[in-house]
Parts: sequence; C-alpha cells; structure tokens
Amino acid sequence: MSSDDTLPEAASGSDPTAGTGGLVAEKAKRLQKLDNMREAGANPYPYRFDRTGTLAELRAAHGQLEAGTETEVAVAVAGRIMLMRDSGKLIFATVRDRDGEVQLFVSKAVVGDDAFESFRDLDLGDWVGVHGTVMTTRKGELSVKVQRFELLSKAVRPMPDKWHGLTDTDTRFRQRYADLIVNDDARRSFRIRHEIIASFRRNLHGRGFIEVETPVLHVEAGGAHARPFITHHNTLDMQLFLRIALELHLKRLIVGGMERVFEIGRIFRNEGISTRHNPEFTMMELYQAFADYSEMIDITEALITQAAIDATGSPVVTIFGPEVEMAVDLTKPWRRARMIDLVAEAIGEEVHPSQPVEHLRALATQHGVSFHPRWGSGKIIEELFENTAEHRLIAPTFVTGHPVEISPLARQDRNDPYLTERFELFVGARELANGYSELNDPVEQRARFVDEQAAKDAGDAERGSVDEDYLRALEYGMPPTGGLGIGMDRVAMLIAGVHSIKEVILFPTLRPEVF
RNA sequence: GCCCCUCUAGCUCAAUGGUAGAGCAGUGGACUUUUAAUCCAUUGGUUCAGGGUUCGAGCCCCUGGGGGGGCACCA
Repeated sequence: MSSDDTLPEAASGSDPTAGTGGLVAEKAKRLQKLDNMREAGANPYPYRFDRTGTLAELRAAHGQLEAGTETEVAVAVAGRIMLMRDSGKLIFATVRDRDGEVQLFVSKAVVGDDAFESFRDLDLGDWVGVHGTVMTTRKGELSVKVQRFELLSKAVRPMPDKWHGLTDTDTRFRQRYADLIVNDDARRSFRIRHEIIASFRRNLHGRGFIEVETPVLHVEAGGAHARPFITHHNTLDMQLFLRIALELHLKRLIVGGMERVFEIGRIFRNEGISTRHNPEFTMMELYQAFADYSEMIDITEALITQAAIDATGSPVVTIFGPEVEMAVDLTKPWRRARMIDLVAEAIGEEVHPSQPVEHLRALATQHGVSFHPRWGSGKIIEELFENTAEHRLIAPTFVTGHPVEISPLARQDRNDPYLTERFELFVGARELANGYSELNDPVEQRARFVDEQAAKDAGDAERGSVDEDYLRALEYGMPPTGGLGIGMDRVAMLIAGVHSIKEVILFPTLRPEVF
C-alpha cells in the first residue's frame, strides 16, 4: 500500500506520530465513528425521538427528590451532551435541551458492556435520546438512570471551550449557532427579546389593536429621513426601495377605518453600523384613531415597562449611558421636557423656531455646532439639541415639541404653530421611540411634502418626496390620530442590559466571510 | 469614509527581537456517586495574508483582510 492512499490533509498515513490532533484529525475521527456505526447497521442520524417531556418539565416534576433516591418513574429525554465525567464503570453526562439540563447516570452494570462502551464513544456536542428512570445521586443531583440510549445526531465538529465558551466576537456573530450552544448570556438575551415582543403583542391585542403587514418593497421610501436600499423588480422593470419606515401605509389603514393597527416589522436604512445601528432592524409602529400624542406617550411608557416586567420579572433596568450607568425603576414617572427648553437649559439662552435663522446660526457657531446654509431655524435647534442636550438624557425622558421643519408628518402644536405635537423617547442618550399627533389635513400635508421635495432637489438625499397616493388617502379623510414608533432592538438592549445591538440581533450584518 | 485597538492549536489565553507554551477539548491509561470530576501519559502550529528591516521576527515597519471601539453618518 502506497502513501498515495491517504488524503492530502490527513498526514497520518506515512508518519504515525503526525496528524493525530487538530481540527482536521478531530473531524476525521468523528466521521470514522459514523462509518463504524453504519457498518454495524445503525443509523447515526435517526428520523425522530419521542420524549416524555423537556428537561425543565422533568426538573419541575422531580426537582424536590431527596438525595440518594431511586424511583421507578420511566422517562425519555433528549438533549445535547455538554459535559462528560467518566469514572470507570460509571459515566455522568450533562445533557441540555431548550429549557434545561439534567445529568445522565450511566452504569456499566445497568446498560451492559457493549452499550457502555458505545456511550463512552460519544463526543461532547452529540445529541442523544435516552430512556431511563428518575433518580438522585448521593449528592442530590437530579439524574436519569439510563436504561438505553441512542445517538440522535453526531457532532462532527468539536464544541468551543466548555468553561470559557466563545469570546471572540467575530466567531460569536458569524457562528451564532456556536455562540448559542455555549454562551448562557446569548441565549438569555434572545429569550428576553422574544418575551418583549410577545409582551408588546399581548398588550396591544388587549387594547384592541390589530396586527397587519404592509409592503417591504416601496416605490417611494417615505415616512422617515434616511437613505434607503435600492433594488429592482425584473418583470415590472422598475426601481424599488426597501422600506425605511412603516408609517405611511399604516396611516392609509386608519383612513380605511381600521382605527387601531400595529405592525412589528423589519425596516432598512442604508447607513453606518455601530453598537446602536444595524442596517436592518425591527420597528413597532402603531396608529390609534381619535387619540393624540399624549396618549402615545402613555402607551409608550406602558408597553416598555410591561415588557421589562414580562421579560425579566422586574421593572428595574440598568441603563448604560455614554459615561454613566444607572438603575432605573420604569414604574416611576418618566420625565417630559420640550426640546427648546432642554436646549435653553443646556446653553443658557432661550431658543424658538420663530427666531430669525441668523440668530440661531450665531448660537450654533457659539456652541461649536456646524450647520448647513439651507437649514432653517427649526433644523438648527434640533442640531443644537443633539449636540448640547441629548447626551445628558440618561433616565427615560420624553422630548417634546419638535420644530415643524423637521417633522413633516406631525401636526402643529395646538398652542404654538412653530412646534409640533411630537415626542421622542430617550433612554441612555439613545432614541428609543418617536410619536406624534398625526397631520391629517391633506392641504397642509401637501405643502409639507413640497418643502421636503425642495430640500431633496437641493441635494439632501435623506429628505422625502410628494407621495400622491398618500395625499389622496388623506383627501378621503383621516380621523384625528396618534402614532408611535418604537425601535424594538434598542428596547431589547435596554431590558437585556447589553451594550451592543449585535447582542440582540441573531444574525447582525457583517462583511461576508471568506472560506 | 477617517482614527485607534486587535488577530497565536478546535476553544480560552501565554510567550524582552533569541528553541512557539499552558489550560480545556482530543488520544491512551486508572477510578461505581461525579459536578469545569480527578490523577498519569500524550498528539496537535503556514502565529490572518503578503512584503520589508535584522545574524535572527509571533513581536519592529509597510500593504492588504476580518473583527471590535470611537468619529462621521444615523427624521
């Protein structure tokens, strides 16, 4: 037999001391076990396994057993082998399923010599199904005393470090499956995200909202100021945009008389990636007929507080600001302050969009805030706010009264025509929500759209266009309406207590991996 | 797009410019109550890639790549 019989990578052919370790060799060993099983007539990838319950259910039913108890209770459980402790004629293995862990107690005397040897042949990471009886060890560990077992799926690739898990962020985000296998914190964050979304749905259903789905592919990307992703439909041979907001379609449904609608959906913004931004993220938007922005503020507070309670059992969250960290009880009232008052507080001088733009430009210059020549007073005030006041908003704060100029879809303040009945929620200096009394006057809305279009034509790529169909809808009459959008990823970050949006998005956007 | 940091065994991490190491995983052995089991032995490396400086580079320099952080952008 020549050395050509061996695979190029498997250097174990000619030199018996080489190539017996490392990933390639490890995978080869495990693949060999599969071949051996098949030759013995067994299927290492069986089609199903019927278990009597999950491991959490097993623990709930038998967790109170005294140490050293043997029962006759027969169970069938399944899970992934996470740990193995071999002490000669006994093997202890820790298996985990989706909601719990339990120890397998494998005795050579019980299962027989052959089965004991094949259990010893299992690897960390393998999925097994076992039939056995419930017992506790002398130390009191709840265990399943194995009568028989079967391999449910072979792990051909070794698990990450059983104690340290995976810490390399690159690997954690690219191989989320491996992250979820070994890192409890990752599983916890996504569990919390699920609980938050479930809580929102329950809460909204309870308030009479119905859930709808609107198009992701838009002819015009409206409803927000952001750069869109552009795509193309072949048959229609037309340019389409991935949506940057849910707003304009949902308000068409209010015109249609649906009165209370919400959507939890993915939106796409062609902007930078950071600890707070992912190009695709999840927005919840709701619209309620006959309500105004004050009710939207109330519902925002209620939704997020209830979600924290539902997801963690506590309304207390830890907020990570730019420089500080603080625990906040969400059941306490949240601060409300007008944007112009927050700016005045920060710079010690009153500001108002009615002031001449020259005055505001001077203030901006004075505080080191740069501006664009085509910006009006309202936009400069927003810029002053973002640069002088926003970073201080650590505890939950509703910022209200945005200038009309930066709020093309919001209704004028009933007491001040330069401002809108709008709010944004800031927590930890990050925007989490945005809502307003919806502008429903089709004539004024057209004028606002025209202003947007003018700014866009002047070179501001993020401004909007005249949406004729939306205007037609308003012409049919939209009742007074309150609207709200909440960034679900950022809510998840807040409640899960994590610093990066990548910790709450299962598969965050990354550059493609080179294999 | 700009700046800074980082990349070493499957994983977690070491290594003054001077022989690339440890723990875990793996392999062989001991052990019938372990708990990250323990004990003995042991395999495993293109140090992200490509250049350069040097007698000598994992380490210093340059270019490129991945990731992280910051800035810009982000109604």
